[in-house]
Amino acid sequence: MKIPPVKGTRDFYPPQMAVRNWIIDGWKRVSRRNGFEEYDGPIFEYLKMYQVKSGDEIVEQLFNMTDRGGRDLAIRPEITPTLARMVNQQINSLARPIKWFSVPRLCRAERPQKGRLREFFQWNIDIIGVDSVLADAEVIFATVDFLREVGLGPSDVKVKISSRKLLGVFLSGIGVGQEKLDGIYAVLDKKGKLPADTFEELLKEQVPDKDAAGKILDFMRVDSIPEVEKLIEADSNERIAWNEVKNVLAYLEMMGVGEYCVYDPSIVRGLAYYTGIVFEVHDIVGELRAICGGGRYDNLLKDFGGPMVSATGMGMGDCVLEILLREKSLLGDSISTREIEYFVAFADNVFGSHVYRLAGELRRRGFSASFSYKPESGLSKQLKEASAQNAKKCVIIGQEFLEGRKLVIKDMGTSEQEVVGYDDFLVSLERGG
RNA sequence: GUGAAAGUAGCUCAGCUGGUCAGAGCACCGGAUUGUGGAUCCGGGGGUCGCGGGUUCAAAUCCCGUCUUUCACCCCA
Repeated sequence: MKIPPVKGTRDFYPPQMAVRNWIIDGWKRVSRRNGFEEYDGPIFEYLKMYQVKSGDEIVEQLFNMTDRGGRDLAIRPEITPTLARMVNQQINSLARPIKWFSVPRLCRAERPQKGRLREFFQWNIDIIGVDSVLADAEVIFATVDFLREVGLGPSDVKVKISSRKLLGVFLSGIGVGQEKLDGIYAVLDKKGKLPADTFEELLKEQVPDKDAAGKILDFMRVDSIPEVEKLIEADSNERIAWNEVKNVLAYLEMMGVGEYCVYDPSIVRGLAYYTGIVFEVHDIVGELRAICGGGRYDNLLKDFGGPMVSATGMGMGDCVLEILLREKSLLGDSISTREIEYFVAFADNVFGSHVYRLAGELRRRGFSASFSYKPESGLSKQLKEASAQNAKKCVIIGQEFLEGRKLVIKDMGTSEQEVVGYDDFLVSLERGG
């Protein structure tokens, strides 16, 4: 019986695994150099954990199960609730700021489509316990730090920054009731994703008042900083929220990634829990869904039964990122799946025992080494195997060994070879080369 | 969850108005090559044509169902 892979999952054969590791290694390296510590949690949690923040529709997109004790569990679709739970549990003993990162494997029972599978990896970074927008800037910087490192420049991707707080006080200011905010956020979030007239109709459903709807459209349209400046009154709540946006942009400019970043009022983010700065990274062409998104969520720890501690963070999935990297030819096919430093070959199989002995010596010293499993192979075949295994050098044991205990070291890149004494070779290894 | 398109060898695909239609290239394995790899040439293995049912004398080919993939919608943590 042939059993196919499950819908929306991926098999990682060595070449794909190399790509996955390349991406994840980059995420981890950048996290660490930005001062984040790694954490992880269980891959399943109580189902309830994911019902706190969101409604039952979310639960439909969860893989859930009941264990033999009758507990309702779910495979994690995101790691932020786990983070909140873990931080809450030790909130009094954790040194602030808490800067944590994780690369969890997540599952969502959605219908797969471009850039979206049912099992994926997501880089998460969060800073907890810092009210200042410096933390938001740090999160965005680390995000850009990674994108820059993998070769995505300001002409490839844009960080679009906005503020849920600014939008909130603006909407309140024009008379929108608090209870309508979430509905409006959901519509505004679609601004860039829908044709202009469709969007305006949706907006009218939420905001029947033509005057107010017009003001909202104006607000969403103005993305030039001097223009926004003119619209915002001094000493208002709007001014406070707007200054946060300006400060984030200023910090990012100082940190040297200003080129990547713009204010974009159309960034809203779908979910209700954002409370301040929000941002998304998009490809310039705009063909793909968001590469990543994040923002400030000051109420989350409290919502999960903890104290009121501010937090800001970012999540980046591997699927869209990989598509973009491929489109930009930044992945290459050259990510190697195997690193062999020395392939040990014999010119005549009477030297076989020396081959195995030397390979063992090499490995004991921490070098990667391999050899042919076919004692009847000629040297030609063995060199072919060495090439296939991507070996950097070949050590050939032949007549020279019999005559003067010497080895032939062949560089597989340049084809140059030299004859060295067996013991000298081992000594040179100790020196690291 | 809704809609559309597609599924033939490990991969990319040809064949598809039913009747040598089970094929090509690449990949893989072996040989040419008993002390020198990547190239070239030659040879080989590998597919119940996604699966199930139907129509027919005859189905990879037509019809239905199903699964999977892709794309769009819903949703986006």
